[in-house]
Amino acid sequence: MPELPDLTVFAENLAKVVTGKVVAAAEFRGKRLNVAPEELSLSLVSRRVAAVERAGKEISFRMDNGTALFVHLMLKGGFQFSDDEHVLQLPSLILALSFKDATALAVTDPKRLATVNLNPRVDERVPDGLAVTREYLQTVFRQRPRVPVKTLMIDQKIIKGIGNAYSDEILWKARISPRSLAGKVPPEGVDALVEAIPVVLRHAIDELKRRTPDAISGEMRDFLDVHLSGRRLSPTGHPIIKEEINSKITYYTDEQRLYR
Amino acid sequence: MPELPDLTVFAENLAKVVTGKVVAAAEFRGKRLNVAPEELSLSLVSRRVAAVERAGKEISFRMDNGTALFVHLMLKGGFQFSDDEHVLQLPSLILALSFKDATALAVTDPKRLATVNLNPRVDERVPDGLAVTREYLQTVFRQRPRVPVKTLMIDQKIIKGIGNAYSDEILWKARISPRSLAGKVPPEGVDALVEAIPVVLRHAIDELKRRTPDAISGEMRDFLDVHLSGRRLSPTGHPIIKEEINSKITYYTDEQRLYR
DNA sequence: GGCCCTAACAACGA
DNA sequence: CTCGTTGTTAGGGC
Repeated sequence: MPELPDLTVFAENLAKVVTGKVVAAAEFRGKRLNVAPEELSLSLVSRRVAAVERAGKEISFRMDNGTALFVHLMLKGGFQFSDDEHVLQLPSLILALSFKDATALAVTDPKRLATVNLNPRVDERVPDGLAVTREYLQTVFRQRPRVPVKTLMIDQKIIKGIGNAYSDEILWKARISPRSLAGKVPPEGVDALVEAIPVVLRHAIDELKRRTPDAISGEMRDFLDVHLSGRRLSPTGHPIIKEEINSKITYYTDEQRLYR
Repeated sequence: MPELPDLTVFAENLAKVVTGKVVAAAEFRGKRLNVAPEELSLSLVSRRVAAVERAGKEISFRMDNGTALFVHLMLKGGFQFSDDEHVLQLPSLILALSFKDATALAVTDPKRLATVNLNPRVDERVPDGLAVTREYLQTVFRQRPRVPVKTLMIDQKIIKGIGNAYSDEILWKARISPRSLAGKVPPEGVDALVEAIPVVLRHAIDELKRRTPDAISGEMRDFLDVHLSGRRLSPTGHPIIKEEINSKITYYTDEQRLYR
């Protein structure tokens, strides 16, 4: 499923295409919507798209009247461009936004788990993956000392945007074992993590922009260092261990220090 | 610890002795009181005891001004009659109520966990063990389908007054396994339970009145069918199984149908 | 074995 | 291999 880097690229590419367009119709065909379908139409139709941005693992479409439409793609969802004649025929359609210029944007999801939220409340205290500070991480680790670091990294109520794959990459880059307990990670470990987070994420964003410059769906993970089912050795030649941690498939190596 | 039948007898016996008496002093020596000790005195002194009743697993003393004093004996607490000269010397004293006629009533608890509440808010929607209807039980079972029946039976937010011992007795009488999941119990099982509840509880009350006619503390459990550490066989000759369910020691037999 | 609160964890449904 | 909900378990305190 898409994480922060993928979604950052999606948001930029969506912004290029739909910013400035005026919504002609909004059709919801999914299961998870936080308002009545009529309210969705009422709030969006005739509104101009002011901005498209990533918000954690969601994409937000900000309209010129302040309304914000949040889309969470969950595991398998994606965006597709279309036109107002064909968009409603798309398989696995979750949401269809038609524009006044006869183009359309669809959210599709074969698992039908993608969610749409109109003006959801957002907890501003939760930092984005690209905005995590040392002080914040120290505080979190002090408050939940017995939780594995990996669990905290992918908790969307702690940090927005980091998921299973990129948490493994970050932990490998910081040379910290995913099973380390937050309370046992020393200051230098926290430093390593805080440094690794933006390095890993920005590198991934750069790679994705280079390899899939127009992507608004799908995943590209070839360039990851350890979280890859095919790979046997880390870039530095250590065997990659594959284990379940909190029912998440986790890849790591013995290069990563275990603090317990 | 005392449950509905024990406490019913305690309440009746307390009522016989203290109803009509006027409080001369109230001294709290416990740990758990929901108001300031001064407020307790202020509310009770010079008030006449209008009624003593069981309320779930608590005993309530209703005063002539509407004030209600609730006492929860927890695991080991009990009442003791005394007089105003000696009541404050009682070991493990939690609460001493002296009356104008120089008699006194004490709450004692060697574990010091007994609690006293002045005018607590009572949720009237939660039925007493002696007032459970089929409709209510069906609703509860539908709302919490994945919870073991025993867990619901002893949940004081679901039914007031039934604890670990009598839930085992009721489930044996209804021939339903304590591990049955609420959502899987068919209508005839619910019927059996609703019938068993008052039968078991009233029978226990009768036995207690016969065996310990003046009791205001302590427990007498000889007459139970299965929840007895000494007993090996149920009254119908089946071996009694002793297991922990949700960290409660539970006694049952293979006569009891498991719905899962 | 009582109740309350919290945290951590597993299972399930959507 | 998501998220939210529900239930279970363990711990500390009273």
